Amino acid sequence: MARAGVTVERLAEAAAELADEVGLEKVTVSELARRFGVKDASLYSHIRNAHQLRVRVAVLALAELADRGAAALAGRAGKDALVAFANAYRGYAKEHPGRYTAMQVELDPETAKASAARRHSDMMRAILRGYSLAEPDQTDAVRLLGSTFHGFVSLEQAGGFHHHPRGADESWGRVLDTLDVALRNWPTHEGDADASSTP
Amino acid sequence: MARAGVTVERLAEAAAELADEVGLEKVTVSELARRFGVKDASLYSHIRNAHQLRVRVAVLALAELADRGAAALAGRAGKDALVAFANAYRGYAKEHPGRYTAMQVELDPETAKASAARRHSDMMRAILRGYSLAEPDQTDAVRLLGSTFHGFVSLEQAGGFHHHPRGADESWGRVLDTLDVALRNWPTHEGDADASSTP
DNA sequence: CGCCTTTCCTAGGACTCCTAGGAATATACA
DNA sequence: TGTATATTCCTAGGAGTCCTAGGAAAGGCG
Repeated sequence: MARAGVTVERLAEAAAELADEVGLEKVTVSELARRFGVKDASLYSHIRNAHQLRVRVAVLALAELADRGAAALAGRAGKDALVAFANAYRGYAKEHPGRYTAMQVELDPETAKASAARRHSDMMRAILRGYSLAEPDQTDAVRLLGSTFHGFVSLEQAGGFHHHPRGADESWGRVLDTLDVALRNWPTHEGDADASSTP
Repeated sequence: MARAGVTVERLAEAAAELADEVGLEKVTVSELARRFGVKDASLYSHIRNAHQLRVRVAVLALAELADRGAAALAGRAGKDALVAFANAYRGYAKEHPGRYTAMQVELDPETAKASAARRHSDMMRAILRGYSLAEPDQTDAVRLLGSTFHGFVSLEQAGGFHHHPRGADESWGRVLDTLDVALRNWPTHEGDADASSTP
């Protein structure tokens, strides 16, 4: 009998596909072994435990999404870049819900440093070049972008927008418009720094 | 031998405390039974299954957080209301990480309708009265607020802000400033509607 | 006091995670 | 080519969780 040809890479890839199909919490060592035609105990020469399996999915997803983000960003600047990147982010989450969920697991510091997490914040900083923000505002803006993207996608995935006629796509477009305006009118120092409104 | 006095309410409360202590994924029927001094099989006269246990924690948390939000909102308007509500939200998540995580599980439509989820969006709409937005902009703005709050808290909880000197509190304050400015300068119609920047 | 409902029990099956130790297969090197 | 070594995969089994079935004790009610 030939060997099944299990490698860590193929394992992570299969786990990611499984996660997209049935949800991350159903990504189990046993089920994965079943898909490779192998006994579950055999997988423990490749992975430490079930948790590490999910971590590998997270790392895989971070890298994939970073690639998509980079492709979306290429040749764009300003609001164009912002929208393209945001759509890449949301599109990936729609296409790969399990991988996206996996991205939310907390990585230990070493794994986090070896992951593509840094590329993500670097790309957001690249977007912000179109808005000329100095530190520490740049860091704050990166966190605003990350929070808004992740928050929207997360709520959408949890079905939070289903119970209302207004479509999620329209809201998403409006949120991006608003982010663009907010970044251009970034509050300069303490409190308010703008005109209009509040009679 | 007297009975243990298990009720659905005490069960949900204990599950919520357990979730805050050890994380939602470790909230198990067996562990809960152990804490009540009862065999695990005994709990199935009170709950349908393990998943429903987590759903009950979610419903409990939604109600608690709605109460806090309402208290924070009382007597405030405009940016004051925005900041107070946002801080209530973030504070609850910090205080009750397990409950907060539970809030993210997807509820079936009936449960969702019976939950305090509606109160949450109502309160956000109340905040927006200080910014005079008509539909559908109001719905979009509610989604922006929800996304930003949840996204920030979620990333913070996942340790996403630890690897940078800039404190999360400062960024949070800045994010709220920015939201306030964004709501006051809400982009009126198609695309841009503002001055400044983009040379 | 006897009846009925609810709560809790024992028993057990199915599944997952993971370890230990051994067998089979591929690879490297003489 | 043949043999040593490393890796992959196996069987066996323990521990833990989820959940069902059916029965026994505890409390409430006529």
